[in-house]
Amino acid sequence: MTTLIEYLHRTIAVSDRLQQEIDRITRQRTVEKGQYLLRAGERCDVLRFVEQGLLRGYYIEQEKEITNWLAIDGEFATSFYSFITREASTESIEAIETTVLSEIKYADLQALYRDFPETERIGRILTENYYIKLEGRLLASHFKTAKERYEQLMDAHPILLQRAPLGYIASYLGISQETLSRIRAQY
Amino acid sequence: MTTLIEYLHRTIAVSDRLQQEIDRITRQRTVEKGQYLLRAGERCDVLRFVEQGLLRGYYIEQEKEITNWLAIDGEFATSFYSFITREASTESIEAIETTVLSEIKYADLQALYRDFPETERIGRILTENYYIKLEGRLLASHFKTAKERYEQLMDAHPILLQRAPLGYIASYLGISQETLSRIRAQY
DNA sequence: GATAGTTTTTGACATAGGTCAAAAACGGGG
DNA sequence: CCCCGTTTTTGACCTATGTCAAAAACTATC
Repeated sequence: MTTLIEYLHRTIAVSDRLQQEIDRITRQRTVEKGQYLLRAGERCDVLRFVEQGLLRGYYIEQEKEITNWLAIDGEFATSFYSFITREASTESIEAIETTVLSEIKYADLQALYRDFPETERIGRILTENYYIKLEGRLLASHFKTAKERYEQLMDAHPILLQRAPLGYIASYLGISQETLSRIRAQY
Repeated sequence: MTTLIEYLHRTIAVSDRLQQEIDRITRQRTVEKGQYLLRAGERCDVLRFVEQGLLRGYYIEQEKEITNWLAIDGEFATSFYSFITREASTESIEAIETTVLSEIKYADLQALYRDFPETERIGRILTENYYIKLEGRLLASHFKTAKERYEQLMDAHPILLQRAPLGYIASYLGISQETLSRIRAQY
């Protein structure tokens, strides 16, 4: 279990006043396994942070579900595209496990950026970190074999492999479920 | 030709004082075709903005050059990973054309963030935009065919196709040069 | 602990796109 | 306008991974 506020303290200096404001605009809640936090077509109006549990973001392409990301304890879980651009999301977000999360509304976050400019820094650093991760995924996708990508994930997030169904992981890695199953059989 | 300062004005409100400070820390320079701006192993200590020209970032994997990005007029061209993490870059940056660019040193940028908190916003928005672009590339890489990816690039950056050598574009799209050549032959 | 639903595995087969090698086309300096 | 180096194209062949389908292994519910 990692709370949002712990995460923030690790990223920037949080003054008492800021702390209070964050507490005020943050809402904690629990969603049951199988519940949806966002449906494709809706606009994503909250920044979500997974304190404990597991969510997945996916969208439908050619009648197939494509898992775009998996967010586990201590990670943000928002349809970034929709949240940033303010357009309708093509992604849906579903709870794979019963999940405890903290949420901040878009408008509240913008006001926070305005009233506490130091929080722009959080937004920036956070996005920078996510950018770097994504870059790694892209390079892997282009130039690593399915097996190498699986091994990379095994190193980085071994827990994920135990908690998320195989099909979602395969889709996340950009390989078919059958291929992933065969890779796994080699061990 | 798009100058950095034009770009910034489009992104945030730039006060006179800020404008002056940016002018002070920004250095414009020209690099000839074939020159290097960064070599793998060095740390990337400047934020670069291409005002006019074309740069590419690439790295070597299994004796092969992999083009990671191409930056044309009006785009930033920095080894983000190295610039953000302060580690040595695995990327090299080379000028494909004679290029005019503006540079800001890392330390100057950090001071700018500190003294003009509103510039954190630029950093954040800029990274957000780059994040979204990258996300699109990743999805395309996983679930689109080579041809579809090429067509996507043709729509988004037709100019690039005329200015960058085929091999770099192929590598950027994550396909072999031969395959790209064959795709192109179909038109 | 039998039933039904879901998830994973296995098998057979198809194909997009990779690799290697050679030929052709292009481009710029003399 | 010719030559040399580079870039692109073409051809032949190979392989990783996808697809479809069925069997097997789980999981949860009554």
